[in-house]
Amino acid sequence: MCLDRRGVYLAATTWEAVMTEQACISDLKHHVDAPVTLRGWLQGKRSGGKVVFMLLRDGTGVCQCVVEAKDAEAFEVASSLGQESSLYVSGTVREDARSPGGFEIAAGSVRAIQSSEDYPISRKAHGTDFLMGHRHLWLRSERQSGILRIRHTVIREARRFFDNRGFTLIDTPILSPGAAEGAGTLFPVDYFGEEVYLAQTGQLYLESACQALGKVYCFGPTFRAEKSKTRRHLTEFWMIEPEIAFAELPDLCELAESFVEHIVQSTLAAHEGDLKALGRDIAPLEKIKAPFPRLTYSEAVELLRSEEVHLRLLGELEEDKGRLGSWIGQLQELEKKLSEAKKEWQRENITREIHDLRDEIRTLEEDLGNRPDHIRDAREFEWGKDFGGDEETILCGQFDRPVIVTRYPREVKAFYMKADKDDRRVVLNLDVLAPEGYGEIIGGSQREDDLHALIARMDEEGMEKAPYEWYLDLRRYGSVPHGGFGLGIERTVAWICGLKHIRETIPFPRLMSRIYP
RNA sequence: UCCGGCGUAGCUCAAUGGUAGAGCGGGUGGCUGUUAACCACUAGGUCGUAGGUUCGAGCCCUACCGCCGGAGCCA
Repeated sequence: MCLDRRGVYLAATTWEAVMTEQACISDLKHHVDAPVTLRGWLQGKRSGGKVVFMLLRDGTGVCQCVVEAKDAEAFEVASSLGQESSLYVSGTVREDARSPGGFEIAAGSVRAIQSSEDYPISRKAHGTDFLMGHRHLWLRSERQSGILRIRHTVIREARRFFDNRGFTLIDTPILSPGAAEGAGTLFPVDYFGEEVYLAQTGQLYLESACQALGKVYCFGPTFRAEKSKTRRHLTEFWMIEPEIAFAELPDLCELAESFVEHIVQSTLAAHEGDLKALGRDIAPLEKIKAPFPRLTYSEAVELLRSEEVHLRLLGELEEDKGRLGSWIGQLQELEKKLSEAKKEWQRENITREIHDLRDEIRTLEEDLGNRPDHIRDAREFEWGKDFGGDEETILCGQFDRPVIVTRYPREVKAFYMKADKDDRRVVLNLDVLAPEGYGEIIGGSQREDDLHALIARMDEEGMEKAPYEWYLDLRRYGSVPHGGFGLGIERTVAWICGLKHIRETIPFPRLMSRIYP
């Protein structure tokens, strides 16, 4: 065995490893005119009579490798390899704008590690069902690996934020004995004959740990058995939750806004290229700076009912009617393009565009039909109801940064949230709503720290107290004001990447109707 | 759970109730610089399943199954 410069293990059988220097594609600029060996996967291939162009992917980038017929053996191997074959390519690096990364390899030798046949994912369009069923291969696409790199940074920066502020990571259990909230949304597990559940939050355990360590957080998967089939829901998703002793609601709001600012700005700084490749307009992300606008629930209700919002919504309705008109114009243009297109595959693409545009037009028409009802609902919104998706979207639309909404009605929130002593109808909670329609990314609260108030609240909910005796102990032995919140990683990644579907933000999404692969 | 949309070749999609199609991908051949290369030839089908209407069903009707996304619920 031998090790290359970066200490990466190379199989001893790779003869190129000892002939020329190993390089990764992102590093080629340091090897111009020098011989190198690349290893990777054949992303695509084009061939002329006496030349083959291979696109090689190695996880750090994509590079074009050119093989000419005069290198008979290499040419034969290159000609025979199918998409996604694994291989070594050795040759000279040269600068060439026609290669994706700006450098290409004039390949003198091509050696297959494993020759791949009939790779299922072509470089053409596929439907989501097919791609989701081939998720294990779909990850190889530039788009999907770009999203996963961004996810990695979001997680690293979220953890770094707390690590730098003196928080201690606490791993909370995945298997939990009882239901914290509505048991209908929990996955039951057979635990040696006893029914237990997959955790949907680490919060109660964190409350315990924060009385030991002061500032703590957990990061792990959570499970929700909700029968939600929307682009915003997963049954298994990752949440990062801080919990802080002596923190009160204003402290939580400040922490939440600097937390979100840090994640967005550091991800932006590290991934401009990946975000551009995803087609993300980064201008709205650049504006994500603390402080965020803050509203109480009551103020949010007032805003929903206000003349200001009403006029804005009517204006947007008119704008969208105009948009519908321009889409119909686009549709006619596409139909004209279709009749003029010569190549069959161009016609196919235009047909697909027409298909999609018709879909969008149908959706917009339906939306426009419902809009007057939504506008009326906003105007007549009654204090005491929880906000639905429509209301959240309307509230976010008033601002260009995330909005912090606090002090919701007690009835729509969980038993452990502390009541506001100045207005017993509401609790000291906070939700952070992401802009651009991405909805709630953070939910949290100051916790009820008074034993008797907590018991009274549990009685009100008709909860059994025996399973929570340990939780009540936290209020018996040195109770202090404290609180925390949880941030959903996938919704945050979807927002930063500007994705339509949350399922692309996690390597192997678990959805109501998908558990394979 | 409710509402809506879709199920045709490996993939993406066409096809007035009247002979099952194209492009891509695969295979073969051609072409020195391609950018989803191109050109020619070729193989490839239980039209989601089960009933029904009809002289005749991919198309119409009923039920079921699967997928998609919206409501509810939530991060």
